[in-house]
Amino acid sequence: MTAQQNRVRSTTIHDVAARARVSIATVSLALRGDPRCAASTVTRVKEAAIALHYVPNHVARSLRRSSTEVITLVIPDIGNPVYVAMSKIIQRAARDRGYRLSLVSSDSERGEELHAVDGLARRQADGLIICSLRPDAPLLLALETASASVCVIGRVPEGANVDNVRVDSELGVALGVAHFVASGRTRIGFVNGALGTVPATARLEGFARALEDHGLHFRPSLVTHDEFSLEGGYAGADALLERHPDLDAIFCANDVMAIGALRHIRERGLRVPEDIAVIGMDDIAEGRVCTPTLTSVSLEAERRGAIAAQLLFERLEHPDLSVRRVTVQPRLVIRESSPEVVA
Amino acid sequence: MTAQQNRVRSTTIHDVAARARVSIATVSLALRGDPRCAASTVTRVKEAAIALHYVPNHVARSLRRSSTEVITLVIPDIGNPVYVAMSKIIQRAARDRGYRLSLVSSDSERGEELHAVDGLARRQADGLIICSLRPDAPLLLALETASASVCVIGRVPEGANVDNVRVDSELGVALGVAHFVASGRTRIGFVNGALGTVPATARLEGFARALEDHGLHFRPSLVTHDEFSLEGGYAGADALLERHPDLDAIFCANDVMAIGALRHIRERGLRVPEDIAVIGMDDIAEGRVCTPTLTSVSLEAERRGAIAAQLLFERLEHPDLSVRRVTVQPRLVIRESSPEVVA
DNA sequence: AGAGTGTTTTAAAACGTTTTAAATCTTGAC
DNA sequence: GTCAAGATTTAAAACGTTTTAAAACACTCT
Repeated sequence: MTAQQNRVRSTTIHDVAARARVSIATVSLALRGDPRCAASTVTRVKEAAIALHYVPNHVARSLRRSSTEVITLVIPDIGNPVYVAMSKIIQRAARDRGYRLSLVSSDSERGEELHAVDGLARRQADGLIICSLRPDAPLLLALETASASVCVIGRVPEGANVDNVRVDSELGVALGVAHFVASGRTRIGFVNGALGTVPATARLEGFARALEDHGLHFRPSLVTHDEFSLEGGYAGADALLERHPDLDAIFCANDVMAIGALRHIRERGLRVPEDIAVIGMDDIAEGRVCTPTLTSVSLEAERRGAIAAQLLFERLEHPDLSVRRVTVQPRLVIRESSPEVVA
Repeated sequence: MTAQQNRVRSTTIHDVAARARVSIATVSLALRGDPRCAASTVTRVKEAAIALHYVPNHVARSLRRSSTEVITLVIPDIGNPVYVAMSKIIQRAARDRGYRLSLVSSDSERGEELHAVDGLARRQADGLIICSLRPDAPLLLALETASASVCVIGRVPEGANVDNVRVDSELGVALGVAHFVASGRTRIGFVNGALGTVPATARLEGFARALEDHGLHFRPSLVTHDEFSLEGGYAGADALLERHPDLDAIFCANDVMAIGALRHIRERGLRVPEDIAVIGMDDIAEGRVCTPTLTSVSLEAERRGAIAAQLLFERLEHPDLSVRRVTVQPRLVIRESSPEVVA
């Protein structure tokens, strides 16, 4: 059994040209169906190309055209279904426009994010969509001065010079809290994500304000911070219930954490929603099938992804567009873990 | 607020050369730390490069070197945690060797898989690792005649001319069935994955043989086929229990399906493991935290990924290696859904 | 001063395309 | 026959690197 045959110089446009007895320019035109090419030559060239198994070298084409037809998507965590859903939408949008998607899971490693941005300067991609939990100054600077089109999913500071699609997550938290209150829950805790991330900050802000708005007293002890993960949610619920065993509702900063929290609550021997109501954020598919099914604030991940793709491709075509900012509204999806109030 | 400044010709090695008053050859050598370059020139060149924000054009480099330092990984479904885990390992292996990983989720679309293989001919990647549920003749042919290094994760026909890492999944099923039998279960059903996929075929084979080996009678009605997904597992368990309400054990073709099955069983008002024991395959992280925790046959996804990466990089360095085939052994991980036998 | 020996630098040729502007070929009309 | 006008084809430049072989330089030793 012999090996795959590598190292053989692959057939180029020159080989095709020689076989079809035309110049390489003609081959190039013919293969791309340029109308100036005579029909007879087109078929002759195509036959030659097929006979020789010719495949255009995309690297050479990229160099010449200075466009790779690749866009990069950076997400925080490929283990979180919400980002997977977002990726799929964006991948489809890219493919529909003839672009390939290069997917990077940064796992919150700063280096990965910056490296992806550098990829633009290196001309490895024509554009970048990035969803970062910590878009801090260095990253933002890199994005603003990037040498190609960029779109950020998630909040960036006012005045930041990049296209941006965000969601009003304070409002999202408020929707959840309002629902708790409407169903008679007043002892509400918050299992938040990692301290220092932009989403966690916004959600905390929203939580505190929502409590006050309903005449409830906000105290820091009502909040725990941990990773945006199953384990983080589990640990957060644990810590929260240690401090406040009398809680009757827990809001979680995302669904993955909420599922972790559900699990912890059950292990404590408490029932959801009878003893404690739970609401998550993101409205991931898993929330529709876990037990109990999860009430959640949809942050419209798919829609944000689609919009980001739209913005990016618009800028790819018109690099001189002024900076755009789109805000999406969250939406409460009621399921078993915090059911509709029975009148 | 003005737009990002695209379209400006980016600075090239020529600009750096001009500023440092050397030739472009010297710049190239200096920046890559070639020892023939005088130390003084190196610093001069580097200063110039920094001053001009020079970043080498990776496309041009790839063209000249005819190597992109990218490898492609094709997985069947990015929504399945087992492939995410596999990807992460491979991504790390790639990065450690200075390669970038381009991840493609084929979602079992034939076109995506073939397109990824074509990417090799187009010189978009230096190598390919592919994990396919249906490696049929056209795909295999494409892989065998690919113009660059390839490694397949999952079974390929005997004599296939590609590097291959596989797992003995028949044995895996046998481990599960043996464990059921040892804990006194004899009415065993099988929630299998999509008919016609290679894994489903192998697992069915393993299931039938394992039953016979324990003197149990195999009947086709003991098996359901559905997508390798949560919903598939849910529907499969439903169909199975409709047909055989007296089952006391269900083997599932993967963990995601098993979690779907758990959910269905609970909704039926049956208890796991008291009424029905459940075993899955893959040993995904979720299985450690669902309720009850999931007994599972690990198919060593991470190890297979690591080995595949190893094989691929070896072939990248030595294209003339003969074809290699590695088989990994499965391993039973016992948890609550089918507990250890109490003696 | 010239030869010999390292050490640095560089000109030029790739790499495989696309694209532009010019060259060549057809036609039909005169 | 010649010309103009289209229709087709092509030579050559460009894209931004790396690499090779040769050139240039700086020494030390006769």
